[in-house]
Amino acid sequence: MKNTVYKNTDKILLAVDCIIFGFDGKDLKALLVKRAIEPEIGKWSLMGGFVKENESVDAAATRVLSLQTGLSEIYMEQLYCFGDVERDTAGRVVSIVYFALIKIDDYSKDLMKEHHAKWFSLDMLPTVVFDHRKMIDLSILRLQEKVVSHPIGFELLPAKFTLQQLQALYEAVYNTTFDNRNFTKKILSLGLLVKLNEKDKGSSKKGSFLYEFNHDQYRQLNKEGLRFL
Amino acid sequence: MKNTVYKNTDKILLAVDCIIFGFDGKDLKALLVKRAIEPEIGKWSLMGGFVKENESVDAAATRVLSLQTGLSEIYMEQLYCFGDVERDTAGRVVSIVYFALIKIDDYSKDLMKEHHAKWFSLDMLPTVVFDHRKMIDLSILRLQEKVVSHPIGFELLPAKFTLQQLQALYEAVYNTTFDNRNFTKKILSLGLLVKLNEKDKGSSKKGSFLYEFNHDQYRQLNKEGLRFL
DNA sequence: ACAAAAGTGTTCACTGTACACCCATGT
DNA sequence: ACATGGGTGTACAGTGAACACTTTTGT
Repeated sequence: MKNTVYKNTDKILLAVDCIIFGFDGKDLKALLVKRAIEPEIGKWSLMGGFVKENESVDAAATRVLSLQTGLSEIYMEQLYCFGDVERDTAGRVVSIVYFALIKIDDYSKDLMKEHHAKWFSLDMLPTVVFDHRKMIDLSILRLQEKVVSHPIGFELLPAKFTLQQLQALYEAVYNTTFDNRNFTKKILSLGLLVKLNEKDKGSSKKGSFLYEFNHDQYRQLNKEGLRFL
Repeated sequence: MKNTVYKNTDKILLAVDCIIFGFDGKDLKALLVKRAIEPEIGKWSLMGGFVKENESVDAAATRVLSLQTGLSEIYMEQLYCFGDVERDTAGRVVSIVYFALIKIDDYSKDLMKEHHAKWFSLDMLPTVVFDHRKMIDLSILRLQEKVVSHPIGFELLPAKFTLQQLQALYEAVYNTTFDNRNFTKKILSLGLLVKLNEKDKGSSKKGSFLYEFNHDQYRQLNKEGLRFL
């Protein structure tokens, strides 16, 4: 263990909490778990864990996410540090909140049972422990800002998707509706989508064309930002 | 001291570092101090301090800021948590970075000497300790994003200011130039400015009118966001 | 009278938005 | 044949961007 020269300073418990968003084709959802430790055991909660002495905060978030979801390579971003003295009723714990986006089908039913996890629509969230509600509210705001300026919405969709699915996602994020002609025009003009020679026949007799991303353009727009809306 | 039920978990030193921006009428500047403790004592650094067990992280940032500047009621915002294991060469310290905006004339020369502080133009920053350079770079980005969507630029100007000063500030933030007719038109259309019956004769024979904010409109736009640029 | 900065309008291109009908297919 | 969702084009208004001359006043 590395020694420190800083004396007479307080050490504090540091946690990470992760909010995971998914999209089921209709609603935006957040993945919550039943808290496994006291206090407030059994109540709905974001998934979290403590940061270890020899572990970066980012690594702690990655660890918690992969432990709970079984997934690596998750899109993840630091959201905010919640540092009120009384935020955790059982002790002084400062929490760094991360938000993550996953394709909802990637999350296995087995893990769901194992961790007592459940997807909740954002407008039907249960009561959650501590200040987790504030964390969720902030992350929804951040998701909206982010979607305007970066094509991260795609992190939530399967590799092949229809324009209808994409539009439904944007409508769910903004909780509004868009004119489908304008939406199509706008999104295609970004040069981000590649039209495939395949149709998804799941939702209509005619079937609708599937698209995938132009990954180069995706990275480009993610780096330099875009303006949708 | 509140007891904790969390056992076998590592406690970590938590610091806050503050980056303070100011504007001298021409350049955007950051306030740096000579680090007062080992290691790296005497090197340029953001001003910082440790979070105490019974103090919220926000309160720690406020404490550091008022201690160093003598000012209360500073515009301040949490920026990011830097949590790499090796970021501080002398021990494991996780740092929460805040950025603050002050009117450069509010910062007294006396405190400047007392803390060995100095304003640096953003394009002439000295080498700073640890990962403080990353903190500064990130905060500049955040400042730019913020200025587009909120009228925070005004935090940096004196109570009465000319359109020329305001434009110079925006030009400094974006490191570009604007057409003065378009700038004036846009900024006046926001209903944010109140034209005074006073002129500032400091910079020309003709003198230019002073403005102040419409504080109600200011609060309104700060809450709901705006789009400049 | 002249130098130096302040102040002010118009035109044009583009982008966002509103709006409705035909197409393809399975039953 | 018909019902269902998929796919497409045009017209208008509002906004952003380019552009130059007149005004004021101290010296």
